[in-house]
Amino acid sequence: MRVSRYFLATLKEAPAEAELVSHRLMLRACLIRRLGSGLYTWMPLGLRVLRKVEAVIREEMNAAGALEVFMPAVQPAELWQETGRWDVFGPLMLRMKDRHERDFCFGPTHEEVITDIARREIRSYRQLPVNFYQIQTKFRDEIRPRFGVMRAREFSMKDAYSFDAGKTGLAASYRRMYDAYARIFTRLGLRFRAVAADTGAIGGSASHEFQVIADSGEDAIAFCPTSDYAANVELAEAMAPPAPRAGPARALEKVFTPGRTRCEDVAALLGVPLASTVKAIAVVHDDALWLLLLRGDHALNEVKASKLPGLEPFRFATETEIVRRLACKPGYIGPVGIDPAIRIAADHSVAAMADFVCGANEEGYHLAGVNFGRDLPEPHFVADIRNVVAGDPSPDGKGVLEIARGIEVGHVFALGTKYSEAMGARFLDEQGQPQLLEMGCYGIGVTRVVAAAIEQNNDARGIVWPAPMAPFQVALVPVGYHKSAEVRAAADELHRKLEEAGVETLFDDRDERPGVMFADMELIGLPHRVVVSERGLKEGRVEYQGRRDASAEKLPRAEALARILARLG
RNA sequence: CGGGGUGUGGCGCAGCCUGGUAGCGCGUCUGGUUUGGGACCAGGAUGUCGGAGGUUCGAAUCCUCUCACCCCGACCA
Repeated sequence: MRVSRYFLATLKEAPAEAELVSHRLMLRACLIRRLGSGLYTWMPLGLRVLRKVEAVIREEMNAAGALEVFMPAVQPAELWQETGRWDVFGPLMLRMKDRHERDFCFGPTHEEVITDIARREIRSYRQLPVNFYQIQTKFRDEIRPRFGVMRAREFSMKDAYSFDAGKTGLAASYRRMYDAYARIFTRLGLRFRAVAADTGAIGGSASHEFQVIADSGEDAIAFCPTSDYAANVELAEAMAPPAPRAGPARALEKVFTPGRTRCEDVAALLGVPLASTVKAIAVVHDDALWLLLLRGDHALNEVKASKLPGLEPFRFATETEIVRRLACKPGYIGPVGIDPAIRIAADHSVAAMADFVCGANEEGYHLAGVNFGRDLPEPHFVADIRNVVAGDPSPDGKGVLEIARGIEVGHVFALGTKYSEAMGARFLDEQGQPQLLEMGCYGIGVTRVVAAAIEQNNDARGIVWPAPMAPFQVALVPVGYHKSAEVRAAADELHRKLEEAGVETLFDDRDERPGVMFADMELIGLPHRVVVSERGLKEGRVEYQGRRDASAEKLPRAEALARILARLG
């Protein structure tokens, strides 16, 4: 492909809207252009990358025995009402009406549609197992779209749905997809980790996320370097302290802590470790106020807290509610001497503390030397309600946890019969008896994979594509193409040979200075660059340089093609 | 939705406080000089200053409303 006939509209400066490296580079390299919040056009160069990712996904899905289908993006409300998700999805779902005033949505996912297919088409166990997948545009009206295509509202997703005759079959289908995902992300050249995950709104029993490791990732993942334990921090279990609580050693004391509303400030003022302070988080369920107690150096895990008996769903109390129930402003609230009707749930780590510091329920004061059983009753609930932190023991008992950031590019769920039951999707087993289909669902954020790959593979000059994703494999850059007949002839010939050999080549035939061409080819991240110049031709050579290489290598002109092909592998 | 911020040629920005009829860099077009790391010179084109209303002799600038976008928190591939 000649650049003169392509569309390269690279930018020296990234639009101010973009903050994340991948977003900036995608805009600068003209991979995408924004239409509206969370809506992006894939430009020619970007689309080539997207198609590369899709191709790898298709190959591996097909190899795993999945069958490609293509479902409508627009779906009737009736299906969603059957599973109850018409209400569950809330404003995340883009709804619309047709000319007959019938309700539809732009599909945020396709469990309902595929389950409808399954209940109509699957009659017998002889048709099982079966796995249908598609690569489709989804729309989710995200609360806050951001980071370009990383969290867009409209995005491309590969979604697959497996149907099995029983739990054993489901486990096998799940495993097959898990393995296929590992192969897909490995082939794409990504550094990733599969982690145990919460099942969230999709529902089901088992679930793993595939996280691309990147500091800019929105997810925190906990993993144990000395074992294979890995889980989303949302799910990772914080082990209860092994040692029993010590007895009280200090007297209860009220201390003056003006303006110190954060545990860090209180600990600093009193000269005590942050881990000896306790914070109380006021939450509300059905108008009932709860206090959740956490160590000062720990953070609340809302997923875990919502599993406390009788607390789901909960929301954070407003300042007004806090003042009304505790007669004190936030920042100084605590569990001592409060209305016994207020439920108290303590994290395991708090329940094991003695002589701790907490709010006094009086503005400007905290209490020190606080002890359960003496100064306040034992908490109503003791549970794991905090996020694990680096250094916590691994739940598998084989080491200590570390925390890393990740970008979720894939998610596999063992759904079980949640949808087949809601929608009556049954098959006849060997005895001719109707049984519910066992389902699994498996997603890959195709557009997000592109952004994640850039996030992980870039340098000061631009994108550094893993070869399987690169829009072109070779950048052919002639120096002096428009004034040297020799350069022109040699470059044209090499271009022709590369294309004949099936190598995707971007041939920079523009009348630009070399610096401009080098900069553009590096920005768009092509893995291999070949330079043809008068200088080189005099020595009978052309130059080769890999995108990650520090310097160029001279290849004898006669061997150039073969040597380049060897580089491509 | 709550909190913070920004809207001025394609991109990045200045001008706004203290009203006087729009400017800089990059890009782009034309001509010339250059040609191994985002060249130089000369000339040109591109703006209803996000929109609506108001104040004023006069509004990018002041006031009101509104829209869009970005960043920080709850959602998820």
